[in-house]
Amino acid sequence: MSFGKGCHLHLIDGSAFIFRAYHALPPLTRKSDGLPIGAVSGFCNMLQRYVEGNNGSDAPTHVAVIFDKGSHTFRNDLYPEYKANREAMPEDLRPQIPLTRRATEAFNIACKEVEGYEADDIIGTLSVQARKAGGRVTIISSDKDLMQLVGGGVEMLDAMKNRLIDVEGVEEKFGVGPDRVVDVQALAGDSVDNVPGAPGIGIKTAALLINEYGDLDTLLARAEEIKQPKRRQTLIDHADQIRLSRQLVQLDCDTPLDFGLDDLEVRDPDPDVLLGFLAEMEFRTLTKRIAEAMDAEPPEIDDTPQDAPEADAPEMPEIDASTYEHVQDMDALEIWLKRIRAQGYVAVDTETTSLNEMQAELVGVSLATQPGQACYIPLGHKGEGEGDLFGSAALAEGQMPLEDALAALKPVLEDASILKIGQNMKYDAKVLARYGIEVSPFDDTMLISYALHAGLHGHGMDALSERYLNHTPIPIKSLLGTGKSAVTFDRVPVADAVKYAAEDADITLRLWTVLKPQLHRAQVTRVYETLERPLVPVLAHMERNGIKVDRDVLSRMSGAFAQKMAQLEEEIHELAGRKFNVGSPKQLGEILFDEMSLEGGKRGKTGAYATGADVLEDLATEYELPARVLDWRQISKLKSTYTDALQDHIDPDTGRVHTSYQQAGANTGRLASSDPNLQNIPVRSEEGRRIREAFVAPEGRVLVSLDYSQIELRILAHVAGINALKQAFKDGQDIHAMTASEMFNVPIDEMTPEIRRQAKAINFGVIYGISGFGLARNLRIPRGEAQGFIDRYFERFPGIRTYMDDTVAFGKKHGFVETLFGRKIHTPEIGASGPRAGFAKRAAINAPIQGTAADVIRRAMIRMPDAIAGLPCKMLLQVHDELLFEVDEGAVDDVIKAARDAMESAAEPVVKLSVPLTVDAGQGANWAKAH
DNA sequence: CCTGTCACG
DNA sequence: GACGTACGTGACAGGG
Repeated sequence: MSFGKGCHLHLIDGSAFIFRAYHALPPLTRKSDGLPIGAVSGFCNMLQRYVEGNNGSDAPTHVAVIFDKGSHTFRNDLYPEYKANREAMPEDLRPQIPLTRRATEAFNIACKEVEGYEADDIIGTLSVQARKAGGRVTIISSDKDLMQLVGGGVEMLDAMKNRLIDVEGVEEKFGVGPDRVVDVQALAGDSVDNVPGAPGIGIKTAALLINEYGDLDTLLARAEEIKQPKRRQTLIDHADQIRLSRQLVQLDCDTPLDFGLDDLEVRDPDPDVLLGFLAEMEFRTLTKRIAEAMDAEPPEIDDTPQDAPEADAPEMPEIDASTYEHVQDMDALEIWLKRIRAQGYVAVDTETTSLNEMQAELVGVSLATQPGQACYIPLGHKGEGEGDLFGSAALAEGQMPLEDALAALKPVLEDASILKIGQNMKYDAKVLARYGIEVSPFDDTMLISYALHAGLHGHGMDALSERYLNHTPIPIKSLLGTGKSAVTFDRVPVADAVKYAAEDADITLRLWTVLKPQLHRAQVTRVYETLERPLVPVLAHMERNGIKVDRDVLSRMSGAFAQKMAQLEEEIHELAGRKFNVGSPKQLGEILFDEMSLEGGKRGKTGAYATGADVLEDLATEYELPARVLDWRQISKLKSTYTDALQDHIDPDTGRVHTSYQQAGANTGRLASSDPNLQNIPVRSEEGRRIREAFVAPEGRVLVSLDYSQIELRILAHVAGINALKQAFKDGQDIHAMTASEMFNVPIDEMTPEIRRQAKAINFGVIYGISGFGLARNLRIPRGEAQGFIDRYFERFPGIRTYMDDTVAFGKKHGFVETLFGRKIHTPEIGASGPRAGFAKRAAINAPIQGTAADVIRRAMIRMPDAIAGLPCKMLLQVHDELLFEVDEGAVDDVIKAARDAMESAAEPVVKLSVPLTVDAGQGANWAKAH
């Protein structure tokens, strides 16, 4: 049937369908291979419901689903920022887009797209054509941009609200008729699409003005007549911007189409094709329903999980350092940038003078676009020779000016449509940030590996290259040397640097091609996307912030400790009857167990006596010397590790200490802190806690500490489903006292500190995968007694035992355990024999609890920049369950409120915990007071 | 470089 | 019955 009078065309906005389907459904995956198919499932359901609804007298004669194609349209040429604030498409949605095209075709509905045009333009063009031919059109979309098409037989159906929008509906929404919608939009702008419009003017004002002056051109021509001075000035000042906005929102109803309306005639689907597709997607319910509706036999669905191949080992050329290019001028660099723009992704690596990002100077940048296709751009290599008096030497030959190279690289590194791939991108991003470049968006092969394989192996580049590429990278030591004679990278000859640096980028790119596709199959895309990648810029900021440390406080403490140690040493030597090195466990062991013949000397595997704190504590009840050694050790530790070492970590430029967080360091999802480690600053002993007085806020500011109260026990109560514990947390009870009361039948108000202490130890023991031996040692009670406690505990809270057994069984079956947020922690040794299995089992029991807590605080940290936006405060440190902020004095209450809220709600909406999370807050001039 | 020890959650 | 055992980290000193 040729399209004409009496015909009715339905135009479905495909992208709107896809996004609605994606957001409405949980992240479903195909059972056999883990392919994400949630959006496809929703899309098919929506199409099916649509088809089912088309049985009335008003059924369409023609129909098409219209999609966007290509991210670059004529609107981007007009205005590069058009839709520039759009968030990147979620990673697990991307592979589903082609499947929605196939779904449309399976339903035998025309599926149309045109390169370089938005779906809206095609919809506009077809609507105009259909109108001219005398037919009617229904646009199925809720996109307000399409409202300009309504009228003259064209109407919109908002499928979400099931509401028909005609001319009156448009007037209700925009205050003007469809023909003036673009004028109103041009004035009001659109924050979603980043259409600027006129600042300060919204839809209401815009409609008022258009209705008064007739249309936009008249309004702009007569802008001088507007009475309100501010509004008048806005329109005069922004006339060009408003005209540009109109071009952006105006649909192009002359899109070149290679098909006609007649091609869109409604066709019945072929049952074999449609059911075949649905079965391939493994949609059981939908396949059955549609088969019934079509009166056909539903096909068999085979969704037995396929063993995924070990790696997608794509064919790659051998790694060959002689093929790497040395880029030394702008012409050569431009060729690379063009290649990157055409491709849409690039692996990047930076070479610098230091591993410390705060001080590192950029020496060069390497790029890789394809396996084997990589280059190095040297920028700061020094020439031969020692240089002048100040140690600086002239730059080596074959380098382009640093500023020129960075100016050329910046647009690419910041381009929202080009993915930058790095290994440990936090490092490169921090270095580049110091040169004014904000790298975005990015992927990080280290974090991809971590999300995939935490617990299986390390995630450094060398380890990954060995494992996945069967290649040993050029060791950096071969260029820099070791020890005292080591040089910095700027002293490496350019020719050697090209091979090393370009290889790093090449390897990174190869790792990405191997590892990235595995995220979906392992079903950890959400972990990577929501817990790993967005944390990188947050940590980078915290590290750059640093915390102020008062050198004088530390220095005074060091002096006092030195005196005390000398005094103790003298006493110890006196007690021993001779001088020896108190700091040598070997010498101490000989003194104690050979010369003084004390009881309890046990030799370790090296043949030396054990002299750990537990051993010395036992001896200290009877003897003076071990007690003094314990005192000495405590002071010695505080001095060497903290009061001395911290001073060396004060950055000369900022006067602050900048730790470095390892995001892929701890198997459970916790962070690790190093250089210096600020996650183990003393707090348990009174003397140690005073070290925290050296961590201070500058004048006019205070430190604010917020920490989760008992987060791991709360998570245990949730995952093991222990109602008594849950209730106690809901009621805000003292959880250890309550445990003690339950276990030992002591009323809460008769609780003694000793009984409570024992219950507390058991509570913690459970989190660690309790054993009679471990608890006995911790509580210093006989093993049998400890075992009795544990038995009673399990009797009282049987859910704990079930949780432990189930978790170990899960680990044995799958080789990993999971947090509530889907993070996987691998447990390869759980099936081993001997003591190793014991270790692995306890680690498996602990990992989901510790890991879930780690995920929760990660989520809080990721949301924190938004939560505290606009408040005069900085997030400085994370200590597993604590976040430390530096805040302007006047804003403390606001910050505590905002940050506490973000932390307490951090699990939501993904996980709804059956226990509340609560956060304690403190503040003060230093960390000791704030904690 | 490895081991023992000890600081933190 | 013996084996060994609480979970997760990082830094420092001694000693080969």
